Amino acid sequence: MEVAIYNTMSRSIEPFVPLKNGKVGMYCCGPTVYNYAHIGNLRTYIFEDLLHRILTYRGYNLTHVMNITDVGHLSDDGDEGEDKMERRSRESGMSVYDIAAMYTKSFFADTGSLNIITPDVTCRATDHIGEMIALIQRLEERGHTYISGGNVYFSIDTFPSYGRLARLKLDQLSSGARIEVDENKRNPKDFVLWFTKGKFENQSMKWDSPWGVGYPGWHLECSAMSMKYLGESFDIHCGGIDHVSVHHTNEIAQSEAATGKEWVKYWVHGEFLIDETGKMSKSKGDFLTLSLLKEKGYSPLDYRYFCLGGHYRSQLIFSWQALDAAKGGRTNLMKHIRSIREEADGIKADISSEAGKAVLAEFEGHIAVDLHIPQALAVLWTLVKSKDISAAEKLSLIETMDSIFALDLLAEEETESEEIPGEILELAQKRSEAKKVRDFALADALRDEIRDLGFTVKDTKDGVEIIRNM
RNA sequence: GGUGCCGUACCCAAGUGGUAAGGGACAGGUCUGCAAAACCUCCAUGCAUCGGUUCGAAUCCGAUCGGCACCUCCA
Repeated sequence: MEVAIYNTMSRSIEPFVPLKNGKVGMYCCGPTVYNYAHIGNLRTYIFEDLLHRILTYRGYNLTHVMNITDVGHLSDDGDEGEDKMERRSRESGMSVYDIAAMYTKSFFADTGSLNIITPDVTCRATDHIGEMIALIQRLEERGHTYISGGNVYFSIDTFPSYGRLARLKLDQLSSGARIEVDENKRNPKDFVLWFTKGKFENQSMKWDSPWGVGYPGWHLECSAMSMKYLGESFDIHCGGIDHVSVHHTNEIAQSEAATGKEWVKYWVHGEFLIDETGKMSKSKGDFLTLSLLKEKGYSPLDYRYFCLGGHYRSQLIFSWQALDAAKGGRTNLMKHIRSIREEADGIKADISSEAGKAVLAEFEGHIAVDLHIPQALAVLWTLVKSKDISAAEKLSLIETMDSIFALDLLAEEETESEEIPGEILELAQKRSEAKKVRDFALADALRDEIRDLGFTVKDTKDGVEIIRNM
């Protein structure tokens, strides 16, 4: 089963054929490290991780590159906003470098706890200013730039296929759009490659350049760094769906104008996580972080499981009820697998039965075609419940599937055995004694008392279990 | 103003021409002093609405209603 993937450029599912036999270069737009990632951001990295794992599963030699944006990402209003990093610095009193270090660290803490594989190369924009300047010079030599009002602009009129990815109809864009006309631009869709002028003072990050001291435009870093690490043409470029019409459109323009050849073969975009009010946005103020989910008693893997239940090209509706369902589902799944492991005594067997091979083939078919993870997850459930496959063989299949799902399906018990106060243990002990002499009225009264103290006592087949109420 | 996506049970969600995956919740049963757990069963003649095409439609076409997103920063 060959891999197939939906390509935003063609708006269709295409067979995946790498540029170089057996090798794949993949670039994914990374975080702007001016704040914590919200769980909507993280959904995109989960989808990219699934793609990473599928390509590796199929035997490709993958080079996965992701940028860290720590300069040049403006906050609003086209090219007139303030740099997000600088604004955060001004608000917090920390240096931009400290801000970047802090949120970069928290980003990788989040992705790590979600079992997202760290890309082979992670690169910071501020470490590649030289490459960006070189790219602007190439564009300049080929006549794609102009200087106006102190800034260097890319002229989209010099790049005839501008907007092909987003299927923009350029002649219809300007009317009625919410774009304030920038007097410096020849075309309203032109964008800045290098700033030497801004509306604000005190920009702390700035570099010397042939056009004066300044800083790069945001789109530039992805072109410069992807080409540095993956070459002037590579296979896959990922990102959130919101990047199609501006960021990726501009990346294509500046990259292909500079090299004169096709830059990226497959464009793959992930849809948004939304809630009942619409998309999650940091600019709304409050936003959901993975830390908040943990505080509320969810495992990061509950969230991963939740994301696995929806297709990456569909909006996914978040609610606490939906997350509860995912948590319950994952908990039950782990229970099933635990009993399978006990039945098999932890020993795996080769996948040799007809039923086992059929399950594997079904699973591989689903993951290979445009990341049909929800169906693959359903196959896992039927496997877990199957009566036709031995427990030992199930373990092998589960291990194989988990190389994609990455839900720690075969991990030992999550050791969150928390300290139960002695007082509670005493009451539970009294209850057990009362039960022994069949004084159920007293036993129930004690159970109520324990409940009122915030704990639940259950009689399981392995004895009494006490858990703290959530 | 322009453009795209979507509307499937109480909730999340898969399914793009062959008769509605999966999970959670709910309900019933077995078991247990009860509760819990476990296991079993049940759970949309129906896919926003109305028309059309077809032997056959959640899937294709048209209209209507509703939601989301993009054309500004955005995963």
